[in-house]
Amino acid sequence: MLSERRLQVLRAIVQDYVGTQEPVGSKALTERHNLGVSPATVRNDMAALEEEGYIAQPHTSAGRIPTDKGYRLFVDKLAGVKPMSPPERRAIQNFLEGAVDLDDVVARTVRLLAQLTRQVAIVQYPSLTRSTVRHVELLSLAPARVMLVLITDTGRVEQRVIDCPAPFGETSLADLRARLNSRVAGRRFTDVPSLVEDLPEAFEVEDRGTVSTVLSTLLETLVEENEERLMIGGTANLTRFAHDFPLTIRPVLEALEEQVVLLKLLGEAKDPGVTVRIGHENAHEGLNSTSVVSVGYGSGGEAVAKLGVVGPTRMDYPGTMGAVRAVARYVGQILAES
Amino acid sequence: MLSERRLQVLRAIVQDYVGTQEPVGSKALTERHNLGVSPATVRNDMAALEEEGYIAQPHTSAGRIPTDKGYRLFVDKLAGVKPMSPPERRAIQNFLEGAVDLDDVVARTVRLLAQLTRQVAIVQYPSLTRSTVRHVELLSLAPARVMLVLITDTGRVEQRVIDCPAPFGETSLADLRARLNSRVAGRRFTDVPSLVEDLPEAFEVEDRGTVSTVLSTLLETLVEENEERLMIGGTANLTRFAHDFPLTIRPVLEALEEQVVLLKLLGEAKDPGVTVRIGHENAHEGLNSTSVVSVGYGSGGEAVAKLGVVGPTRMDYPGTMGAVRAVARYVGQILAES
DNA sequence: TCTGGCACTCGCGTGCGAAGAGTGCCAGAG
DNA sequence: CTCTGGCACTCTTCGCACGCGAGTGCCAGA
Repeated sequence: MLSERRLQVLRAIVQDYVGTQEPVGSKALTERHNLGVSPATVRNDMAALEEEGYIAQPHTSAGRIPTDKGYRLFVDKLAGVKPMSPPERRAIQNFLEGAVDLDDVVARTVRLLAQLTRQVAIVQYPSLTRSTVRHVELLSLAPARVMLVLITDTGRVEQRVIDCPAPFGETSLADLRARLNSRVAGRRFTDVPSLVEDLPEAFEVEDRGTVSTVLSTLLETLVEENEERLMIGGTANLTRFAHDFPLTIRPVLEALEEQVVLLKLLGEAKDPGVTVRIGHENAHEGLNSTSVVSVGYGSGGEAVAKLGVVGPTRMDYPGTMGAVRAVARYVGQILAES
Repeated sequence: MLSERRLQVLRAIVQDYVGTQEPVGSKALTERHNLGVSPATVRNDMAALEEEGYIAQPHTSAGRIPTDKGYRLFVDKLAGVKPMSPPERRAIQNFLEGAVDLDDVVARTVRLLAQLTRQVAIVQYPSLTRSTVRHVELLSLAPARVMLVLITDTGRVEQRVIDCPAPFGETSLADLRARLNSRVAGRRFTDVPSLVEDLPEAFEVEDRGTVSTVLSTLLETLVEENEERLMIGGTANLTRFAHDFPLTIRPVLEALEEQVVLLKLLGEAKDPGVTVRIGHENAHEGLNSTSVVSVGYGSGGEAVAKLGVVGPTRMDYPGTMGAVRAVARYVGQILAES
């Protein structure tokens, strides 16, 4: 077990390193923090911390930098979440309030998060499966061609063009639309399959094929993994860590282009509060030198999707966590209003 | 006026520089291209080309690199558009064909373009103002709250939530929906304002306020500059030019985050064919060392939006132009089908 | 257990010299 | 007038040695 002072030393190392981006030595530590002990003592503590794997030196004769394990301890035990200041809160609210539709909300949120944290922001669209149906619209494009439009309570809109096996009249279409809506409107998407399974039976034989096709398209839309969407922004912030660069930024940009990777990344965070995954805790290789701070957000009590930021492991964890949490809270409010 | 051979020298310089990314000298030139003259002659030609501002040397004792003006001449006079090979064409078609909706088409197009050109791809969503209305849907969310959903022939869907000045009944809503659609369905968006201006008069006095609100929201949606959307991808490709990096990539990433900048960028290209803007020809400062290759695409004869790529001025122009043109063509086809 | 002192290790910046690439110019040939 | 070969010159790049400074580890003493 580490003594109280050693934990303080670790905390000081993390704070200094995050601030300066440079390995921190024993002397500098005692000068910048009032630890009340001499550099020599700190050196001993550092040796112990290194022994335990919390810090490391890039090369002999340099200062120490925290390891992933060190950051983990810092986040779990040594630091809290830094709340946003009132002016910041107001700024967040103002920034999000002008949004005209869901795309706009998401886009603004991404920009906001990227600006606040000065890192790469990721915002997932509200998940269909965790939303409820507001309306299902069917439009006839051609005699045997129908467009299905799905609208959720969170403002998300999905559409599909369907080729029908047989021509489908306007009246049948109106009938299907009405029946569909009366069954599913206001219900949770996860309940939709069981709510519509017997629907074809209500139709004439010649229309049943088409009705089934429409319904199966509707259900396909809800298949997890297909239905998830997200938006990212603030990639320019990656260039702020320009030293080691090309080698470090490349895989990150590549990972960010893979929606699947990102969705998995966000999906892994099960914690109801702010989740932090540090360095190698991220499954994806390209993100081994980054940390991901994420949290769920939702219009009501329940999370309908996640948002977060990706940054270097040497980030300001308390501040980032605070910003992420605050933004999630306000986005939830905005969604609830619309 | 430049002699034929000097133009060939310029072409050779551009080709070699694009290939190797390194300043090209007179000796290497005569070896790699059969110019039929000696290095000394080429040196004289180079001096002339430099005099005219087509090439430059980074420092006294290095080879020459093309200037923006040199690339411009190359693109205009010395190189054509390199057509895609049949296998490439098939690959493009296959890649785009699986798309389920417009977002998917755009997303796939971005990925495709980024992969083909190994550069940053930008795809604009079909412009509303240049599309026709497929359907307008109105949904009642609350007694005095309506959702407006707009669907275009290109598959684009926009939605807005409207707070009405007065409660609006289901029947009035249905009435408005029917009248709206009968007037605007199939018509061009630019004609919508004049088609609906007298619509409030058909309603009871108490509903007129709401109808006007709905209509003005509809018209707002069409305001150019608000209605444009785009998607970008392939930013990881920026890291391929890793030498000069941090300084060069930073402003580009920043510019790419500014939708406004990008829209202006694409908007400036008036040419009906493939447009190339080289280096300083781009108004935005951050893009001064990049070139933008763009082209309009559309479901019919007319362009509904643009797509293109952003890359270093030292890019393979013929190949990039070929890829951009080919992709635009196929995207147009796909849109026409759906 | 903490502290001050001291020797040691390394990374980093600097200066210098050799190597190499490429140019510009010039005189001569076609 | 144009092209060519030769030659001197310039400038960048690279390798290497050197010294400085930061930081460590260890030890003896309080």
